[in-house]
Amino acid sequence: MASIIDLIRQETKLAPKAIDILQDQIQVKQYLKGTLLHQSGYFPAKSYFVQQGLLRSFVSDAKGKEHTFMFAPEGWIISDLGALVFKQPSQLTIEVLEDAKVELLNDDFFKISEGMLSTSTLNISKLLIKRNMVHQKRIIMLMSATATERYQDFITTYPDIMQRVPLKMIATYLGITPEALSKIRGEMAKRNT
Amino acid sequence: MASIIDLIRQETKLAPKAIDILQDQIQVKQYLKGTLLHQSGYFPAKSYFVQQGLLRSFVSDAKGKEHTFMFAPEGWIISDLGALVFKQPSQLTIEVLEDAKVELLNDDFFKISEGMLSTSTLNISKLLIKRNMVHQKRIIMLMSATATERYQDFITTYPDIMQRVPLKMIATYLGITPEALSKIRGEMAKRNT
DNA sequence: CGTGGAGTTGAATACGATCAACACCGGTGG
DNA sequence: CCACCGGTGTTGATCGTATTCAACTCCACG
Repeated sequence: MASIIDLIRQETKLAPKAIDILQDQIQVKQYLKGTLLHQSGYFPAKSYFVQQGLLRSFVSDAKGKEHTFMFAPEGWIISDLGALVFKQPSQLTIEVLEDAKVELLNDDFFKISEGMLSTSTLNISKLLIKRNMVHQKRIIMLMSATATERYQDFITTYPDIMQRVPLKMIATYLGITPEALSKIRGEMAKRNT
Repeated sequence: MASIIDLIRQETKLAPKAIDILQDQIQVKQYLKGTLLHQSGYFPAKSYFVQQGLLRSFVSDAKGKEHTFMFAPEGWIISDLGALVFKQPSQLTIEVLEDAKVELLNDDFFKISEGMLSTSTLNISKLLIKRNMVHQKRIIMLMSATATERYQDFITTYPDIMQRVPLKMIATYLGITPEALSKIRGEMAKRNT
């Protein structure tokens, strides 16, 4: 999964020529840890497909606390897609957590790929629907599960990310404070002694 | 917005003939309040476009508590789309809250409409992206806002639904208990005296 | 009339937030 | 090489918010 082109190739049966056209839309850039690719409040210009490294998107609330919306390791697309497509200022800020190589996808990329994929039974919608499923699960978890349960689910669902991001960021993804997560971990360690 | 066809017509420039083909895929049915159109754990067969009435989708947790995932008044589509498209048992149960007239859309409907809409710059993806935006906001609210703030947001965002569903269901949408919502309302009433 | 669901209210409890202190590195510079 | 530092994570005490459980009112509906 070195490029989003691979993702599209894998899900569809595009002619090589069509693929070339998409290929031309893609711009690859490298960023250092700590870089903000996009800031909340501005109109987003791109989506980002992660070739290497790790990114996250987050919001800052009125009290200055950050809440992680998603993590994006290799092979993931990260953006405020709604804001991009509907020309709105985005809520999300996108930050590089590990030095990264990303493909920049502009609005046109999606329009073009949608047109092309018409002959295929699979297309960009499937990616959107998958993301929908993730959101659905997350909403349900936030409403119905305790912090401990959400943490346990995170561990099993994203074991790789566990290894790569500081716990305090995972806490902001789970919707709790770093201190609360620490105590949950303490409790869990006790139980398994 | 009497039919999903209107929605498609509004967002696209399909030929009348193409529209007829879609039209044929649609089946209209009426259901009484209390009917379960789909039950959690089963493979969903349809999505539902609401012509009249009001539906909701929800999950039941281990303790038997219900958590409302979404409300769907006139003009909305409700389903566990991910489960439908990816042939998985769904998490959601879909319930009729007000006697309803709905259009049944099967999996093929989406495939066909995707193919057709290729010539248009707008298509089913936009609907998905809009839904994505709603989810994004909801996740952020659940993580960062207090129950009171979420309730106030609900009132302003969905004033119509406020009038139509019992408070206890709104509570399960907000991720709190009916008692907690009642107390929040009590507090708010006091403040505005 | 009753009966049951919806909504409110209160008391006790549980869970996570907040605030503060401290241990534990992994640099960086003297 | 070591002292110092900032960031990360842990732990404890206290506070606040929502849950739980229970009682009670108010209607709509039989």
